[in-house]
Amino acid sequence: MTTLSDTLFQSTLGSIYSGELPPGAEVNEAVLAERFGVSRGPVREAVRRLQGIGLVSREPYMRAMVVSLSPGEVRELFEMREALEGMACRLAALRMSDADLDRFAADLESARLARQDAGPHAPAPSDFDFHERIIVASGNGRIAATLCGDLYHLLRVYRRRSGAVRERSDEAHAEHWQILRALRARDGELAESLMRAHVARASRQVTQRLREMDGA
Amino acid sequence: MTTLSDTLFQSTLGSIYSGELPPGAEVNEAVLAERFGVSRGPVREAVRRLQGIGLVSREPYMRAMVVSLSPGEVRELFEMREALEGMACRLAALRMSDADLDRFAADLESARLARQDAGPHAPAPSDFDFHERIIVASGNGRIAATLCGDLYHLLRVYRRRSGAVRERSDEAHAEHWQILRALRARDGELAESLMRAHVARASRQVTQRLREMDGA
DNA sequence: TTCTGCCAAAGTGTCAACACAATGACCGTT
DNA sequence: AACGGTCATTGTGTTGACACTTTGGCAGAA
Repeated sequence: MTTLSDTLFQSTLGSIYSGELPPGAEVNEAVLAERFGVSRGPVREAVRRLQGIGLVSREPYMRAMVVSLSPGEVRELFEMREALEGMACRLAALRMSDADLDRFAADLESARLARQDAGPHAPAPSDFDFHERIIVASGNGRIAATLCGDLYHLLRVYRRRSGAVRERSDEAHAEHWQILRALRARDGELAESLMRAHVARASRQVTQRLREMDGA
Repeated sequence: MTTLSDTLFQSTLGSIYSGELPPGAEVNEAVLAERFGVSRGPVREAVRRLQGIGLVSREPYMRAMVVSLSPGEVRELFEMREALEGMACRLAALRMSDADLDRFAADLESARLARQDAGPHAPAPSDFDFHERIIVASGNGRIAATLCGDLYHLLRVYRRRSGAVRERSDEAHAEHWQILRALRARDGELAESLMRAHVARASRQVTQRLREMDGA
């Protein structure tokens, strides 16, 4: 069973992702209610949920707005991701089965081949799949929910904004294999370090892009 | 300005902390609404916020319940806290000013003296103060909000439940000084390791207590 | 006795209207 | 012309009623 507020939550999330509601845009309950042909009640709940995951900021009696992250806040986001995804990687090294790791390796290689065939302009779902696989395999549902939920939502908006997605795909792939080797060696310490470095590099790229955009 | 749903959120949080609403208890919108003399609307929002921070679980059309964490989920909580608080400690080592560190050391010592004077049965706010100070000093508002908000709320319920608060106060104090020394040495790496070990020890104590309680 | 299907009770989801706070324009004063 | 106060407008907070879903018990059949 899915309620109206669920639907509205998803739809509004989509509007934010697509840029239809860019950072800083006002979120008017009545407007949303009319657009979707429902009353304001479910809209309120959806907006509150968006506020809960940090995508919308709101004060009592003030208009709600799509959050507009400063470069510093983007940095904070990546620091948090670095900590959590590093820990997830360490846990995965201890908890993934050998069979899981073999399947993982096979999927990683076939994803690379598929991307190569499709050319450089195809959508690249494989990057997040790599991270998501490890996160889920960590066996820590709470970390997974945070990384794949709140943080992912926010980072997704700013990755799109900065266009910093494609660039590093070759280096990223090499780093992914390095991490995978650490997982297979059951070296949690190393796997954590590698993942943290990997995330930190992505962070540097995005923040640099944002600075350039600010300057331009 | 504070709205009704804000008030209800805080009050219900208090009811959960105090044990009046223990883990597993049903959260009935109409009952809460009548108790506080308001309509169901603000109650719904408050319950949704509690759901948002993970203190209440809810499915459409199902009664809401105060979450009842399994020992495994408590472990997950501590793993996440270890990762985040470790990172916060590393950042604090890089970002705290010398003056901050001096004040911090003085406060830590005076808190110990106060606790010694008050005897072993006085409330011990100093433990969390230590952690909170470092977390805030990390300069990462997002990590701070997570640790001092969501995670703290949940851990607080289970620390109370397990009664594992007082026990380690002497060891904990020694570990706190060790961490402080690392901060003053500006050794982020070491500070992070020490904090992670410190949290991990607390985790082991709480999970062991919970197991004992389960057995008894 | 046990199982199945139905029914009433309880509880949540949704709605439309009303109450209150904030914003911005208008007007009189200095 | 610039400043400060007043008021309509806009939008959020709150309410009570109605619609829908779930739940638990009851009656009847196997």
